[in-house]
Amino acid sequence: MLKYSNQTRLLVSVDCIVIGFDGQEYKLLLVQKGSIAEKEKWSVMGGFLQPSETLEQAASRVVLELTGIKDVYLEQLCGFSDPNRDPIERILGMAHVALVDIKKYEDQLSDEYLAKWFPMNNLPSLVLDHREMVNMALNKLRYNAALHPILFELLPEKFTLPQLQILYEGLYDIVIDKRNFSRKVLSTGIIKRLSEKDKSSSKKGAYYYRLMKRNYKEKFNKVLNFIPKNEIPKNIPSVIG
Amino acid sequence: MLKYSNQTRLLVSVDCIVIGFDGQEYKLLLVQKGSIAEKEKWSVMGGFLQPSETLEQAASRVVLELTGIKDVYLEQLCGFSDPNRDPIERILGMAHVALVDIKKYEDQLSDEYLAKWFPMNNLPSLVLDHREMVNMALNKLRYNAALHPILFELLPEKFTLPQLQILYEGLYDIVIDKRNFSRKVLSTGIIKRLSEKDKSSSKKGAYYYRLMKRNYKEKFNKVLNFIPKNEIPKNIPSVIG
DNA sequence: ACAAAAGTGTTGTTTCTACACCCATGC
DNA sequence: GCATGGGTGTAGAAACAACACTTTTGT
Repeated sequence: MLKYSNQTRLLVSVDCIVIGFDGQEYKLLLVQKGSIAEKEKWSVMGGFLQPSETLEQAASRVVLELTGIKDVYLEQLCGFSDPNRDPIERILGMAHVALVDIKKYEDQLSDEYLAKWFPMNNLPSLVLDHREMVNMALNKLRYNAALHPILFELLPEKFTLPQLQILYEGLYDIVIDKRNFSRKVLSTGIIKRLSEKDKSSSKKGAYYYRLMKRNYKEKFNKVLNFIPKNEIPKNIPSVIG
Repeated sequence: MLKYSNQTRLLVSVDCIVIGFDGQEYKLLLVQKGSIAEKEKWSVMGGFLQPSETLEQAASRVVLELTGIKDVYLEQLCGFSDPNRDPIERILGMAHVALVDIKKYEDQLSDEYLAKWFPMNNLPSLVLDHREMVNMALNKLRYNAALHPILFELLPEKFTLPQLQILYEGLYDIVIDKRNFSRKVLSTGIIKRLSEKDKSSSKKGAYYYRLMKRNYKEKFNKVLNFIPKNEIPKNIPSVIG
């Protein structure tokens, strides 16, 4: 087969920043690769792009292999291309962000896989430029979540409004008025109240809601506004998606 | 030097979708590579990622080499990774979007370089998946421009409000009320009126404005709103930046 | 004098924010 | 019966969309 001559080929890795939420705080899924140079450090989940797969397929595969998690929400973040980012050999790092419902997989993970959830604001040292990837992933998540109902990807099928609000408040480290918040969220029609209540965190109990898939998809690309405007300037980071 | 063994290395190309605006319509800068298989087709400007450069450096280099254009606004778009997207050999295509002031370079281009501007809605056949790249670039531009004052990158230093409005109307194929439009734009404080007028398109003449760099940068990451809300749902494409 | 494009103000509607009380229950 | 968290409504402010006439000047 004819080839392009005199050009350098390089390794491409697919690195997945897997983000979860346990009801209280954001968590990050990390693995200990046991690389030679950085034995005690952790890294986001990654693997090399294989000859027959696309980036999307590779990202799904990496998440599946290391965690058993399937059908996860994934988006491409950015290519990390410093020629010296890996000391062994040049690797183009294609970072991806995955959002998962942490509850689904918490037990499974600790049993069968080598990955571990860390609280987002207490991360261990990360290898290479993985810390930078994580920061960028968070910034992009903050950006996207201010405009689109993307955080639902982090919640279980049934969730309560207080849970949803904690999710938003945690991401931006802000306090949101619950009356305004619930009015905004409900007015979009993307969630529906169930008759069942969650009594685990109050005596009165909070109604469970579930996503209305149809409305959710329809509204997904519209620009919503769950975050009070005055909070955004302080917190929306310098990301043009 | 130690290497990662048993892994496939591949070519990485940097493809730049260079977008301009001539005052009337959007244009795309294309080159005729004369590839063997697709002789008569055009392609967006691309080159292979070299061993010592980052993606950003490569993109700048590609634009500079093929057009002489320097200091252009560039952002990473997306990786195109279908293993068979190039018939000769697998290439990971890293697409970038560049926004340029077309006037600055129009003459220079046709004289010294092999690139040519095409009207965006009358493009020739493009090689490989370049048409898909262009579509994605436009969608992303529509998305970003609805939220950030990014289209100023396409204008010369001095521009008029009618010019700016045509820019927005053209991107979304909508009509905007000029009174509301100018009020919104001016209220951001990112542009300043000059005393000089542009008489080229009316007898009365339209005031020139220029960007206030400081305010522009400050507002760049805030979510603005130059596009009437009712127009957005029809036109904002399915892009989560 | 008239055609062609530029510039400008007001009003009603909608959307946002700020804010405080009652409800249901487990203990 | 009381402490805890959950739920709800209203009023003032701000932002938005809709809308029409006057200005300038080249011909």
